Amino acid sequence: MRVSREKFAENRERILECAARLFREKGYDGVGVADIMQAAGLTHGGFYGHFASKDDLIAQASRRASADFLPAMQVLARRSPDTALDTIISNYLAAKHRDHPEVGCPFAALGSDMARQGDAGRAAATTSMRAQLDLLEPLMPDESVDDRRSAAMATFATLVGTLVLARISDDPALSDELLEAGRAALAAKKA
Amino acid sequence: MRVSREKFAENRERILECAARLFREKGYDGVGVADIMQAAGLTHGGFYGHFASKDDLIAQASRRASADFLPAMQVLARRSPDTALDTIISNYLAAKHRDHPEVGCPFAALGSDMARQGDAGRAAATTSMRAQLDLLEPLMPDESVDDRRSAAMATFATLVGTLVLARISDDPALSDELLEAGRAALAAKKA
DNA sequence: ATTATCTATAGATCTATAGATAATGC
DNA sequence: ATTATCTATAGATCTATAGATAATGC
Repeated sequence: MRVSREKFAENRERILECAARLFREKGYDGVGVADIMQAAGLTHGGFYGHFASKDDLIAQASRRASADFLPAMQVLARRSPDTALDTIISNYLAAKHRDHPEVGCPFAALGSDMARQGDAGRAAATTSMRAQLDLLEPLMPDESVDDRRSAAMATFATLVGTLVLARISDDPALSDELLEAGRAALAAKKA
Repeated sequence: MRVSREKFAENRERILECAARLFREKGYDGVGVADIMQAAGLTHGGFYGHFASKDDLIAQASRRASADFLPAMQVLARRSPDTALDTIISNYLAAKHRDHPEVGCPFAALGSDMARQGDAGRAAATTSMRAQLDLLEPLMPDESVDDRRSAAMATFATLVGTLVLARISDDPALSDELLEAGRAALAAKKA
């Protein structure tokens, strides 16, 4: 059965949202096209009317995951300009974020997989990374723009690396320790 | 044809080494049992005489990858006790390491994949992570053991996160900038 | 006689496509 | 008439196993 043009656009959005969520939860190779379409309430044959291939979806879902995650960071940054950086750090390095990769930072959830993607996927990820760094840069305490940019990169790397390690640990105590160590290191740098 | 008991042990070692290398290069799902056996010069049917399953191999290859990578770090740490930490940082955050994940740090190459592994894989990865942190802890400049442990965790997280981001970037200039920012942040912390 | 490896294949899964179906929109 | 979705399937790939083969080691 055919649906209206409006419904078609809605379906496409739902496929993207399900993909962005499932990829972060199970990895690019851990989810099939059929799984994503089923999550979106469609049959898998219809997928190719919306996307050229799974790789095409991966690139677009990367953008979508960042488009969902970045605004959450931005809201935190704007709510309280003075303590914006601290708020972002404590929310990023929180047990809640660690335990819900499916709605969290795509770089922590898929970082090492992104590095192995093809051209389209890498390009989409790089654009998202730049957007994330642009968000952090003005929050850095350093005086020169160059120093702030460098500090934003190191800060983001520490956030991503800490969350990845905290998710690997099967010992909850070590995992909590890692989050705490990340928060302490990033707070100390400011002072 | 059958081989001697000695040759059997040699073959097992070679399978592990090929797996540890290929997994870091292409990810756990990017390499099949047949690919690994072919790289080891064997047919894929013989695999199950050496390992119970691919998951079993993944756990053991994780250990092997760390067992190959850790000594390299240890050599650097011992060669020059005074500048051990700086040497490790500059070698870890080097273009050479970024461009050769197949022989590099398993956490940077497979971090987000490890977080999605089953019990055996997570346990093996956690043990390796503890070994890595134990190596870094005594090199930290802090006075108390607790502070050094916390600093070692944050340092390792920054190393891993920086290398992951540097490998994602399809812009070589941004990738180099990320490595430089990581080195600068970790050097500054010591001072 | 034992056993490490090889050949061949079962069974499952996954991407992608072809053709049918049925609702939209001119 | 057009087109979004569905049904069905081709073709490829992957894990795991069964049985054959051939060299080891008692």
